[in-house]
Order: sequence, then C-alpha cells, then structure tokens
Amino acid sequence: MENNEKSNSGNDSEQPWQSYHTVYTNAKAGMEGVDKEKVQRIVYEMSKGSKYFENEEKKEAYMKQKIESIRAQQAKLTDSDISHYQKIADRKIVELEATRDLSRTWLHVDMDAFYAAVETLASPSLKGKPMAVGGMSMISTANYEARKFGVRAAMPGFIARKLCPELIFVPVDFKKYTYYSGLTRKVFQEYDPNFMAASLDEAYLDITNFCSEKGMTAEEVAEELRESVNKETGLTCSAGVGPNRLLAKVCSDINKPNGQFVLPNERMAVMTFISSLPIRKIGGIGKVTENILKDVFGIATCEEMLQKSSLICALFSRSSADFFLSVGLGLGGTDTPQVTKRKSMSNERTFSSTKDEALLHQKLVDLAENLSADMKKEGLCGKTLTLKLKTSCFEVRTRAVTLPNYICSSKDILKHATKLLKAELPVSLRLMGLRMSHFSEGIAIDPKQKTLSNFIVTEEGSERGPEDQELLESNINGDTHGRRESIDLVDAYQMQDLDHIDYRHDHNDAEAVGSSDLQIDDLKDNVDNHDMIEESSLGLEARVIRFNDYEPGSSLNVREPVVWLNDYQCSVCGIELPPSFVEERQEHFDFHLAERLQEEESSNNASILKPRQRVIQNDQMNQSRQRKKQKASPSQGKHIPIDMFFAKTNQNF
DNA sequence: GGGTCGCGCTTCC
DNA sequence: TTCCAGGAAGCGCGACCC
Repeated sequence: MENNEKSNSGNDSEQPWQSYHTVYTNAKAGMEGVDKEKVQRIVYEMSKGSKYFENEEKKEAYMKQKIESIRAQQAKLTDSDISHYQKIADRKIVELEATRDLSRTWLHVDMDAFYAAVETLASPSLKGKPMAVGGMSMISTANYEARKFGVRAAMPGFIARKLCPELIFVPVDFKKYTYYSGLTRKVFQEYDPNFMAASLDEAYLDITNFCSEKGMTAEEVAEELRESVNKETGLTCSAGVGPNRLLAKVCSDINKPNGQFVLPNERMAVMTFISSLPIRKIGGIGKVTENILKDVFGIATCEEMLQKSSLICALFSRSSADFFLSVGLGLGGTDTPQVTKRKSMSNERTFSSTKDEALLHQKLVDLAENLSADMKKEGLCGKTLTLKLKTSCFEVRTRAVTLPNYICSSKDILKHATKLLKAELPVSLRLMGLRMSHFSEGIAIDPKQKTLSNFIVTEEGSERGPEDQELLESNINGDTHGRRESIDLVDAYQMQDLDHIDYRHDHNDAEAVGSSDLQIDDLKDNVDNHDMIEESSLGLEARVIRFNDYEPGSSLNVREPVVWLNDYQCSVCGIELPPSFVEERQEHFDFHLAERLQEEESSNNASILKPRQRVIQNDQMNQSRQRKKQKASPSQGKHIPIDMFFAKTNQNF
C-alpha cells in the first residue's frame, strides 16, 4: 500500500481532491496505468460532505498537528544536542550492523489477488471481467481487470462501482479461501516445515536448508515453488527472496503478479537495493509515519534514514529509532520465531447508526454471544474485556475493564460489556466490538471436559441446561456477579477468590471424593487450585443455599441493611455506584446478602472460607479508576495529544 | 521508581 | 438503490499501585 500523494500540493480551491489524502491512488500491483487524478477526483466527490469525510479531515488535522509538534521539538535542538545524538546514532548503527546475518535465505510468497482468483477458479465465467470480492460497503480485493479502473482492496463498493460501472461483485466466502490456503500451505511445508503463515495468502519460508540440501539456487527454488503452487491450486503467486523477511516481503511485490525477484545475500546488493527504496514499501511504515518522516525530516527513501540518523535518535522513541535505523541498513528478521500464542480475540459489527439503547444492547448481546462461542471453540478464558465503539461521526473509542477473574461465558461478557457501554450513553453508534485479552495460561475450558461444577450437579442429582452450564463455567472462574437464580451460593463463594489464592500447594486431598476424582483432577490441572478443591469437597451439597430461598424481610436482610449513602456510596463496604447503575446496585446488594449468608453458614458449621476483602478492594479500585478515566476520556472532547505517540521518552539512550 | 493497566493510535491483510 | 470492514497485533503514554 503505497501512499504517493503529495503533501501540500496544488491549489486546493481549484482542485480540492488533490489534497484529499486517500490511499486509493497508491501504486499497487496492477494499477500502473491508472488515471490517478481521475480516481482521486471521483473518490473525493463521492466522499465530500459525508461524516466519514469530516472524520478523515479531523484525522488529517490531527496528523498535521503532530507533524508541527515534532517540528517544534526539532527546532529546539541545539548544535550540541545534534552532535550528541549523532554519536548515539553512530554507535547504534555499528551495533545494528554487527547483527547483520547474511547466512539465511528467506522467501516471501504472496498469492496474486487471492480471493478474486479463487472466485474466478470457482466461476470461470468471471475470467477477464472486472470483479471485486466484497459488497457495496467494502471490498476485500479486486482482480487485475478491476484494478485498471482504480478499484482496489479496502475501497467502499459504491465508489468502486462509480469507478467501474460494469464491476461484478462477488460475496466473500472464507471457507473457499481457507481451503485453497490449505493447499498452498501443503506446498510451502515441503520447502520449509516451519514456514510462517502471515495470512491466508502470504507466507515466509526459510529456504536456506532446502537450497543447500537440493543444491539449488534461491531463484530456482522460487520458480519451482511457484510452479508447485500453481499445479496444486490453479492459482498464481509471486515470490520475493532476500536475506531477511523484511526484504523478502519487499521483493515479492516487485514483479507482481506471477513473478519473482531475488535479492542476493550480499551487503552491497542490499545497500544498493535499499538506497532508492521508498520508505512506504517497508512493512510497518504506513500513511502517518510516512508523512511524518517526509514532512518533518525530508526522508523519502530508506537510505535517508541513515542520513538523518541523529534527528531520528533525538526525536523518536528508542524502539522507533531502532526500527528506522535498521530499515536504513536493510536489516530484518532472520530467525524463525516461536509460534506466538493468540493474545486477543475480538468480534465487531458495523450497523446503521443508532442511538436506540435497546437496539444497542441487543447488538451487544449478539457480540457477547459470538465472542463467547469463539472463545469456547479455542478453550480460552480472558481477563480484560475491551468495548470498541465507533460513533456516527466515525470517532473510535475503546473502553476496557480488567477483571479479577477469567471469564468466557456470554453472560459474563455481556454483563461487563453492558457496564462499559452504559458509561458511554447516550451515544449514537455505527459500530460496536468486543475484544477479550489477557488469556489464562492454564485455565482453558474444554467444552467437553467434566468440571467440578459437573461434579456438584451430579452430586445433586439434577440436570442443567446449556445456559446453566455457562453459569457453571463462570463459577469455575470465580465470577459470581449477575446471577440471581439457580446458582449454588456456597459454590459461587468459594470460587470467587480463585485469582487471589496461592495455587502452589501440592497435595492430593481431592482424590478423597472417590468416583469423581477424575473431574477434580481435571480441574486441578486446569486451575491448579487445591484450596478450592478442599473446600469444595467439604460436603458441599449440605451447604447449598439458593437465592431463591431468600425471602425479603428475613433476618439476613434486617441485620445490616445496604444503604446508599448520599445515594451513591454503599454503607457496608464504601463502594460507589451511581443511582443509574440499577442492575449493578442490585448485584451489589446480592453480594452483601450472600456475604451474610456465608457468615451465618460459617458460624453454623465452622467451615473456613476465604477472606474476600481483596475482591471488594479490586471492585472499588476498578470503579474509581473507571470514573477517573472517564473524566479525561475523548468522549468529552479530550484526546491524548497525537504528538505524544511518537514523543521520545526520558529513558531513551 | 518499577510494574501494570487503560486506551488511543498505527499498521497489516 | 446501495454510501467507508473486521480481526489481530504492537507501541507509547499517563495514571495508578506497591
């Protein structure tokens, strides 16, 4: 995705589209002969005046502000500052140069217009006709015939149709692409068993061993691999070969489609290659970074990164500076990194703008269910839930909460998501998303696995429906809020503090439960929590009390009633909840009620239960944090200044 | 002062 | 006619906790 528009170009009043910074005129493979001016004008005309356009202008202004801020910082640098940073930069360059590894040969393979090509394979009548995969709102990719009109990936369909009225739209079908992706991966595996799949249609292969074992040159291997892929799938691909992944990726784009480019593993060749390479060709340098580097420092090619090394070290954070300098040296990853674990999972949907709270809540329900189902498929439980919102004006907000416990059920997700959303209301939205992160290491829930909860149910001799199963799963993760019925209170209690229990004991009392020791052991493996198991095996069924059993007006209620001081603060624990948080207040009330039930229980049977103060503190902490954060939230017009993003920290160098 | 968290921003496909 | 995606990851900062 190259961004080749010029900043501050032309007379805006005569040709306003020229200053509309769109990516749709970028030089992408297959778009060489495109009338860029025409494309830019049409995109501008169709976007002008829309909310999207207004937001783009805001972002543009934001970027300019950021550029000005960095300029101002640059202006403050004295000669001695610059010579100081030059020394640092020179040292850094020497260090980076010492890491150069020319012993490996990397190949980057990129399928040509993958989705479109797969669709053409499925419907040969599409061959030779301009076609795009996607819909009116957005297209995922376009074939080369469509690209000639300026149609490209990430362009809204209605603009694409304007550019190319005869454009054929084909809906996205990930099943198909996954199948063909699987075929290509079979081929890749023959060349590098540890190849790295970058996406469905891209992969990195370390072909060093293959080359030496087969006595083939990298060029021959690339040719053979492309042929094999074509034979296996009927699709074409392009390949790039270089001494590292960064360069291989750049190379694969040079002779697209159905071509290849090999960069020799020699320092001179690399430096020559890099010398005129536009910075935007580098993965990780997007529109914003490119503009900053160009406008502030006049850096357009990778080589110029080295020429301006002192300024880079002076004005960017350490990791950014390291990255920019290594780009200037043509360095990139040469090792085969460990397979990284998934760090987050999300689900988001765009819809017609609405501020109807019932409708928004329903959307949230759907998202929570989808996310929960996806998480369960992979056996994941997460701690941090992030709500993403896009307002009708295209302003994006995220709000997150980190819970004391791991959750995966849709009910738990929805409960916390609802709290996050409530704090933003009223608001008119066009998109909502939920993301879960901070996954547990060993507390994965296997949907087929028997759990302690199953055990309890078995002991009770009652069956539970799937909905209850969800509740039970959240039990295991210790989250009890939001459940009014059908919950074993003591069970819930004992699970609640799971997170704060020292898990490192090592004994096997749990086996005493006899025929159910399998489930207990399974759980033990999952949560490594013997304290809980011990308690849970102290004759749970004898201590089961349900909320349903609670009658208003009982002694439990009267002894120390929960009162909201100043209509805000809980009289028992001090937690603060605004009056509008009706459900939360009810839950909180239930919480204290349960606490008292437990007290009574403990005094009756002298069983030892876990102290729960920590949970309350966490609750309070989260609440207070939430309030503090919200005060400075962008929803009230306060953003983190964009120039902070690249600002250098004090600890640098 | 170091570690963690929340969140905005950027990038990629 | 239709009117700008969705999923994932990483970085950097301020705020806050210990």
